[in-house]
Amino acid sequence: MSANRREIAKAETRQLILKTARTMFVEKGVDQCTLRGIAKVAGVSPASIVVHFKNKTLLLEVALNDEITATVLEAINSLPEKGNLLEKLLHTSKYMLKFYDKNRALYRALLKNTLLEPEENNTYITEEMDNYIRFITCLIEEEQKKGKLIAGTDIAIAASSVVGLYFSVLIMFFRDTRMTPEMASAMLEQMTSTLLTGILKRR
Amino acid sequence: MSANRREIAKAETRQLILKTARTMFVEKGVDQCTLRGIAKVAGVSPASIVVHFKNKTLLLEVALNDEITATVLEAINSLPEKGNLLEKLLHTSKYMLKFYDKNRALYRALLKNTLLEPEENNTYITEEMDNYIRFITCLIEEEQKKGKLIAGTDIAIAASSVVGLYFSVLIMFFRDTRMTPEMASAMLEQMTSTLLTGILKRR
DNA sequence: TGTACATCAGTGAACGCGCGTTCACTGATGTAC
DNA sequence: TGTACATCAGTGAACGCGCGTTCACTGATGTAC
Repeated sequence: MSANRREIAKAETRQLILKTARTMFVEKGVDQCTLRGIAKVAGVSPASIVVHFKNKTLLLEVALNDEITATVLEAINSLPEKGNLLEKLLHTSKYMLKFYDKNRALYRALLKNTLLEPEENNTYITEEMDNYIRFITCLIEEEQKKGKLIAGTDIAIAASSVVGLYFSVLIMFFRDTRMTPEMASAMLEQMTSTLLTGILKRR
Repeated sequence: MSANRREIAKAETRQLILKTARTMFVEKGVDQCTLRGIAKVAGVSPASIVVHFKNKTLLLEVALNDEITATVLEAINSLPEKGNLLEKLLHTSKYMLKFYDKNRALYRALLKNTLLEPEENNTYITEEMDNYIRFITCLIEEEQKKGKLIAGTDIAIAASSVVGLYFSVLIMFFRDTRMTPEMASAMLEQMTSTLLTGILKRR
């Protein structure tokens, strides 16, 4: 009803801005893009971008978030049914490292601008981290049901640790240009493996 | 010889700027400080700050680095002789968390500005991380000499993992205002403990 | 030892740029009666 | 159904601010002869 012409047009403008921003961020790099430049290419007033997204960082976050979420889903859906816990835990991380490698500067900029943003502007990252922790928790729980874990293992802590290691490797990966996604994956695998040895029961 | 009057005066100016910057960053917060404002208070030309430190981020880094390094040393020197590996590993981390808690906004800003800085402007953080990893490596090696580690343990990987967990908790700590240093320490302790169980030999 | 010159830390003012904000506005869409 | 009014997405221009850069300069310190 009331969500007609006006709101449709509004949503279209929003999508137009997002699409343009995405393209420009990818092609020119975040620093080389200005709100006014994006507005010009999108054929929109600079003030309109501010109305829709408040500022450049939020525009960046919204513009990239969709693809990242989609890629995470892709990764999760391609999880191999068989394979041990370590392989499963690493599957998504490796997938994402390869994905980020396509445009490291871009995703490093995104992380730089959002990771330590003051106050509760953290919605997207927080959500993604929480989702990831939940996913890892499920994987570990399955293993527990098979009776493979040491008694008394705190699954929440274990999951946080796995994700923590992933994040620290991700940051190393972005900080060191010479580090390939393969190197990062290999390192993460060793670290996660070390962590696991403390979770799995021995016979 | 040639390092006389001129160079002494230069060093004095540098220290004057640093001292002023430190005070102002601590009192007003990084965002509320401008290079021109700092210059004015220090009784120095804004251009002079740029000559000495290139830009605001580098000034911030240099201004805070001394105290951080000193605090890390303090932490290391107060390491208890006795105590198990876990306690030793956590000692410095807990010490630093308490230290950062004195002015969370300030150190969050420092980390935000330096952690994912593009290219090799990373000198300070890189150095500190490397030092920390070396220190942790030593602690683990001692344990190995006592024959307490599982055979074949990769000490470098273990040390990186310990530091990685610390970093991920540090980031959580800075991201979530409600998280006290005690909560962060407790969480880190559980995570590190989980990691260790995979390192220590069982009887 | 003295003079003439070179070096260089620091000055201060100006510039260009991008961000975020404001404000009066336009014109299409929606609503009340 | 039609008219008169309200709403509101988007406009475009202007503003203030801080950053980093530039440039001609000053004046003290150092150096060569």
